[in-house]
Amino acid sequence: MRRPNGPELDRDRLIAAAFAVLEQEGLDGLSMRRLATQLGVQAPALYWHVDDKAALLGMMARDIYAAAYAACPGSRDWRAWLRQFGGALRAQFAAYRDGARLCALATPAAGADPERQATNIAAPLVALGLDRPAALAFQAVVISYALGWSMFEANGPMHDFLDRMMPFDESFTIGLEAIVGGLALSGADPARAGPALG
Amino acid sequence: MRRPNGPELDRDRLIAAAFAVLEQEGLDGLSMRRLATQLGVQAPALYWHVDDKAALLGMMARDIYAAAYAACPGSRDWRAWLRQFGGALRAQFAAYRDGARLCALATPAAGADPERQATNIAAPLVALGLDRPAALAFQAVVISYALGWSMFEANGPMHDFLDRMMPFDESFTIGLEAIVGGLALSGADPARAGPALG
DNA sequence: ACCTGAACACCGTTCAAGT
DNA sequence: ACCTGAACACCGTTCAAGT
Repeated sequence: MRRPNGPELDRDRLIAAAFAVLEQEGLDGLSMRRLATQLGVQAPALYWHVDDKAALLGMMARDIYAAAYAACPGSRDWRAWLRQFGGALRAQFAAYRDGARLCALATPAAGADPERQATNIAAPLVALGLDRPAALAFQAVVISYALGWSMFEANGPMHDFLDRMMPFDESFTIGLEAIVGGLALSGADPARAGPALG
Repeated sequence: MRRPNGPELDRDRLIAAAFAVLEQEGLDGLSMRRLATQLGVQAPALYWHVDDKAALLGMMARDIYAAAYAACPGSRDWRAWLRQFGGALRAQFAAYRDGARLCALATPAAGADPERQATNIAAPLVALGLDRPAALAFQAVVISYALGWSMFEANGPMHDFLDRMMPFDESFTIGLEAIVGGLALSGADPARAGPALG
């Protein structure tokens, strides 16, 4: 009905609608049937554009990660970049309802090449002087931390409970600073392999 | 049939059976109906012993956390304890299928008192010289990291993908060491609030 | 090429009814 | 007190059939 010719749906319209349903209903309420209703279509129609629900969630997760990377332009040094990245991840996870849980569930894209991905991911840190293994390991650590922390932040009853025990939200920055500071001291930092510091 | 008098079910039998189903079917396969079948009972019978599925998952998660704490006897100092605890958490999350995801979903117990819980949780670190706020914040950081990292470890396709990018499993220890080392340097360590460093 | 209708094998939870 | 039977309102996914 929208246009005389051309399809009603496409991948991008699907993903956009899925984010809308996610916001309104949460991840547990994001069903293929509800998504179809939101798009004015029957549920089986979705399977023409997407392999299955897992693939859809995977594409949504990639958008969230991509936004975090996009929020991290050039930094003075790798420590600053890592701090910025950790904060951007937390912000992105919080920007979408159940964003962290969505990203934790997500599966890598079907045709994704690990070699190529590793190069892309390492790039910003390699440009700031880290070697590739350190760049990848450090990022895995920061992502794990931000994801785990954001899971608790997004778990309503748990967050309330933790917040009555301590200033939970402030603990994120304490942890992030500690991680970045600790990584700088670790043997994995190539700057410490040289003659500079003991 | 089991006994002429007395109930067929109780809370503990329920939880034990739930862990068995979790192992066989994974978290997505752990349904109230399957759990009932495993116990030789109809699904509605479970609701006599447990409020709902979320409460059941909460009790399972508490068992997992409790095992991690039990695996951390006295240590020389708070850094050693935190390292041990981080390792024990990872081990416990990995000891149960989807253990991390289960704990991330879990909600605090209905009647849980935050004040009392905070004291219990802080105790081992306070005994080693940390003040209470630091003890709670440091533990929140380590738990967040271990949980996030374990989510990736347990996500089959994601773990395979990451492992082709880097030695993913080794990154856990790198991160844990960095966190503990970084926390020791942070302003939150009361040992550094004295005359030592600026 | 793109979508619908009908169906299959599931869910969590409620509630009257049985014992 | 403790459990069953039947039901309600859902799921993801497949597949023949329509256009």
